[in-house]
Amino acid sequence: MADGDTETRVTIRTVAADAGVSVAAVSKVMRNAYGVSDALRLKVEASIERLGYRPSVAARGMRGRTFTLGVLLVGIDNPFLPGIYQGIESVTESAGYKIMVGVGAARARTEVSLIEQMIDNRMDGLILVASQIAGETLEHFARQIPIVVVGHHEPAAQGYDTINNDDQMGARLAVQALIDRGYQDIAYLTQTDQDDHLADVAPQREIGYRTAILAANLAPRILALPQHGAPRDHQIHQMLTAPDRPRAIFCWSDLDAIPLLSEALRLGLRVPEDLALIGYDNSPMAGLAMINLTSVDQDGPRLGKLAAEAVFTRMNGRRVAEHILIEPTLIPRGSF
Amino acid sequence: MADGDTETRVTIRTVAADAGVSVAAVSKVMRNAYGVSDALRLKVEASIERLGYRPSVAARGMRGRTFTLGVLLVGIDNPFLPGIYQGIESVTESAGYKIMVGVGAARARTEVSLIEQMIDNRMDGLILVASQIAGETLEHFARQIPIVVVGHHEPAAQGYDTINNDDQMGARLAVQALIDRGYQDIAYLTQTDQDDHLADVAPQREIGYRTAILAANLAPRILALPQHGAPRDHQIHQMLTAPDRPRAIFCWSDLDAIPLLSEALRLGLRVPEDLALIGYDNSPMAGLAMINLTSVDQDGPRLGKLAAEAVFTRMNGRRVAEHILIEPTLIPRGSF
DNA sequence: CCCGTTTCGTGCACCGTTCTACGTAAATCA
DNA sequence: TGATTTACGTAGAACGGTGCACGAAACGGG
Repeated sequence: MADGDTETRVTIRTVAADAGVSVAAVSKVMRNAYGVSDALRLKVEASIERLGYRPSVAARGMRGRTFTLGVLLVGIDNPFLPGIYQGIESVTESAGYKIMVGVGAARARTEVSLIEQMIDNRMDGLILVASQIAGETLEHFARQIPIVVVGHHEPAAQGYDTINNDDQMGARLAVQALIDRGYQDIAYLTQTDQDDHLADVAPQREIGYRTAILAANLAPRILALPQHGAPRDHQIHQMLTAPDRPRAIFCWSDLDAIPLLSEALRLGLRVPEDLALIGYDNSPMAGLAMINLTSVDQDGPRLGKLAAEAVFTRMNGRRVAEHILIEPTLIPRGSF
Repeated sequence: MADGDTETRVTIRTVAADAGVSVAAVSKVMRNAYGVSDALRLKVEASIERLGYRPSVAARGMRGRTFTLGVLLVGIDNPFLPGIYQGIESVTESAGYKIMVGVGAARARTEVSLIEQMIDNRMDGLILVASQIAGETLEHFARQIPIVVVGHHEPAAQGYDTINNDDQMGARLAVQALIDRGYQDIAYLTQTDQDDHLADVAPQREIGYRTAILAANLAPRILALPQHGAPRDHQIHQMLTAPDRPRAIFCWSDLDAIPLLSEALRLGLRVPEDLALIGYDNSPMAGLAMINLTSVDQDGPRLGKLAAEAVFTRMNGRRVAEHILIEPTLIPRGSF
């Protein structure tokens, strides 16, 4: 135990003593609650300033609000998260709310434990980004804390809100663009599911893909990749060297499209002459000259902003669920 | 699970009542403190299991430990963070500690407020990654909470620890590799400073660059880029189209090397025939076939692991500062 | 001038833990 | 057997806030 720090913390009592008022009065000023005269407020604020007082979030959490939002991200390496985060931040900052981030490793168990941690830390609300947690588990947690989910489709959920881009539409945009350019042999590359519910974005995009392909009287064709590790690289290699390699691939995410592109170039394939490629998320990398990947943009900042706004209205008493779908756009580049 | 939906939270009292013991007894079991018989422990653990009890971190924080570590990251978009984070996580997980992440926008003011937030939330310790906060400010906070800093050189600091790769050495490795291949006109690309102290990694790498250049009787040449925005792209363009464009550039980070590479290719420059490039951080992207960027690797996971270990020993009473420097390695690829 | 309203400030009972100090029963020793 | 140690369990005071219930002024209308 590290002690020996004589720097004792400034508490609400210190402030009260310094200002010559009661503890309750200081608390009122902090929360700008009703029944505080200007004179009192001034006195207290002066003391707060002088002593550099900051309320303990932990103590606050025991009775009132913590003024902190929990944000759960799938990981830190995902290029579409920064946009969403920034969108959330833009809202919370002006509302005087703080953010605590939890990083789930895209494993449902880790994510559940992170949600519990957020609840235990008395966050006022929660935003889950691309969580893989099942709908009913979420309903369970939603009874304990306001929850908004981004990147997970659960349009019938009662207890929490969902904010998404229209993944089916995004997929149709991509596939249609390929069809318009004359491609016929178009495959969809998805991720091999761990817990995969229909609610995840990849299956949703698959639906959009199928719709567009079938509407054009073409044959759907589904490929899949595991998330990490050596088998993944191996499968990419095999996919590209197979005799029946598709002429065009729509990838569920840039996360897979870019390694695919990399391996294609390594194999001497020309893109798009030998292989056309479209990704999803329009990550910053996609725009680089040497990548130049056509991708579907889902406007992360807007998603984040909407999510933060939703969690605030829910915290303020809204009980009926909100399910928002925004329109994605195709960003055409040289890969098709 | 026979767990019905209880509206009220399961507290330590609920468990105590259910197990027919005192509150203190339950607390002892939770913290596996001294003086608990097997019979008692079993009874309590059964109740905990049955009721699904989880202690409130907020309440815990009021007296004892929260078993939570705060990790402050510069941003989420930085490709060298995932490695460090993973290293930290590997240690905390086995120690039964949780992590809360704060995302500073590389602005010192935001970062200070995040540190305060972590203290207010009663984290048991803090790891700052690539923070831009001045040394004396850190000393101030270090008196309130154990702090370990990664990616910031402050070898004389008393109150907190620093864990770094040897940035000067990394730079020398890169520059020497360029010299060995016969390049003479080698520039260093750094970031335009906002608050820049010598403690930041970019100035450290500049020292290494200068050392190696001067040792080879060459002339140092320093270029700089702002962090974001349109002026940045413009400056990259100008840098590459200038008549006196250097023959080789050592970039302080892949973060700048990759956009530079992108623009170079867009301008029709051949790499490395017209322009040689070496970056820093060996981010995952650097290994892609179409980027293929030589880069200095600083072994993020190891840095993270060391940082977590340091914060634990400090939490357990160590008072004397530790300053660790690990050796970086050059990962040669096609860009030079 | 009296009495009902406001307005403002305070005392105090929480919130859910931890942890010290203490009581009691069982075990060990002389 | 009585004295002393050891092991186990409990009561209750913190911790740093919030917010309800209450009382004392100040106000204002009849």
